[in-house]
Amino acid sequence: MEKKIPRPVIKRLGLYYRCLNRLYDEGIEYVASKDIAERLGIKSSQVRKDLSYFGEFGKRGVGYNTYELMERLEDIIGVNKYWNVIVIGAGNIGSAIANYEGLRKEKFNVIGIFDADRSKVGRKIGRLTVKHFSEIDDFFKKNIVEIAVLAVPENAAQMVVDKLEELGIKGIVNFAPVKLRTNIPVEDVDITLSFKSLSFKIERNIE
Amino acid sequence: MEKKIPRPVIKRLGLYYRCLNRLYDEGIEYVASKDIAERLGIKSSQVRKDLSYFGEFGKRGVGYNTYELMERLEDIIGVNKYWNVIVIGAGNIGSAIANYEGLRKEKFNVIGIFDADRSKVGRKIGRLTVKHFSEIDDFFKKNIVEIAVLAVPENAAQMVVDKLEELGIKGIVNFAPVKLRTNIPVEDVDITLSFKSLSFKIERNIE
DNA sequence: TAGATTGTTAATCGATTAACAATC
DNA sequence: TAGATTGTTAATCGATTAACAATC
Repeated sequence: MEKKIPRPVIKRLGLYYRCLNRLYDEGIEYVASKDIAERLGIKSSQVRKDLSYFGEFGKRGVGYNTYELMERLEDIIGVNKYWNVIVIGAGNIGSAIANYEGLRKEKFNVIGIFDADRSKVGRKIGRLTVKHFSEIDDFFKKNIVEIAVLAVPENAAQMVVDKLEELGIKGIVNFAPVKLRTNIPVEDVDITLSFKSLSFKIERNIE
Repeated sequence: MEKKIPRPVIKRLGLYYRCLNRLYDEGIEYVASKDIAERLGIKSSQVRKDLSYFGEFGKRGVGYNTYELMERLEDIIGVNKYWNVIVIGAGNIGSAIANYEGLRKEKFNVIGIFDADRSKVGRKIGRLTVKHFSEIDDFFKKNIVEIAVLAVPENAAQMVVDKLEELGIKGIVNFAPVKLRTNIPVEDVDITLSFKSLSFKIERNIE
């Protein structure tokens, strides 16, 4: 195993990738760490340090070849492949995610959406039809599913995770406000927490 | 100005608050930092340290009074008040946020939703009707608006922010994948970034 | 070559954790 | 009192940044 990548670096890789995409679209052939940093509001030495965890991609005196670095980042992050995603929970958040073009653009394909509420089953969400959660075993037999989005009520979350783990899911994006007990990678997204952080900042006059 | 509160502490305050709510619902009168920490998957000394930035809320040998600490956290975070929120952008994400009960429960009231696309104007989103963005000046005259949710396309984001700042907004929750140039507090939420972090973890077998 | 920018080291800064005296 | 748990200090750990030799 190579040396450990710090968490914040992982978070920034996606930012770099997006930035490189932009630069490429703008027709910029070579870019310096200073320019990337400026666009992202960070330090150039941080950009260079972060990239150095994965190799030497730049030319001294010149900078980074936009296209090349973009491709390297694709390999590193794993966005050079398509990911099959299912959404569990066809409420507000689940539906929005299933419909979200931004995800598709980044090669995360939502191929199924499930709910435990029979009254939601059969409903159309974009090109998808809501299936009952009990159909999930069957779905896994017929499809390759790598990532699951958890958009179910808090009290159902752990049970769903146990099931997904058993079915061999590779990772979970969790919108339920609970700490999940599982061994597979989880990314927690908590929207109300963002609002609370914001209200805290407003009250304290931060930034 | 009192001593600076580290960012990670701010993030955790919301977690503590939610945890205290649960404990209170469960009828637990006193709770030790150890118990809170366990539920959140962190260290008890971190809980105590974090709280110590704001005062001394516990009794040695006993722990924290659940209800009392909950109330203190309410004051600190600022969730003891109601916040008026508007949503800019009535696409997938904007609509989901406007409809989201989780926010209302936490006293963030969405009181308006706007879009620049005339074909969306008039559409019903929950109890709200989509207004055209040009009506926003008028809206600010008639309502107290504290927080704006930015759910517009990337290229429109900065222009909207400039307008909101001019109108005196106090904070922004930003779903657009851009670094906003502004002096008011911003919380960035980037859903595709969470997916990218996850795919990175999956590829690298992390966690 | 002269100028620019990398990759990396070392210094700094900041956050977490262990440990423990204070005290309920 | 004996046991438990706080609040806080000091040690550790980890991340950011400045600085600079290497080199395009």
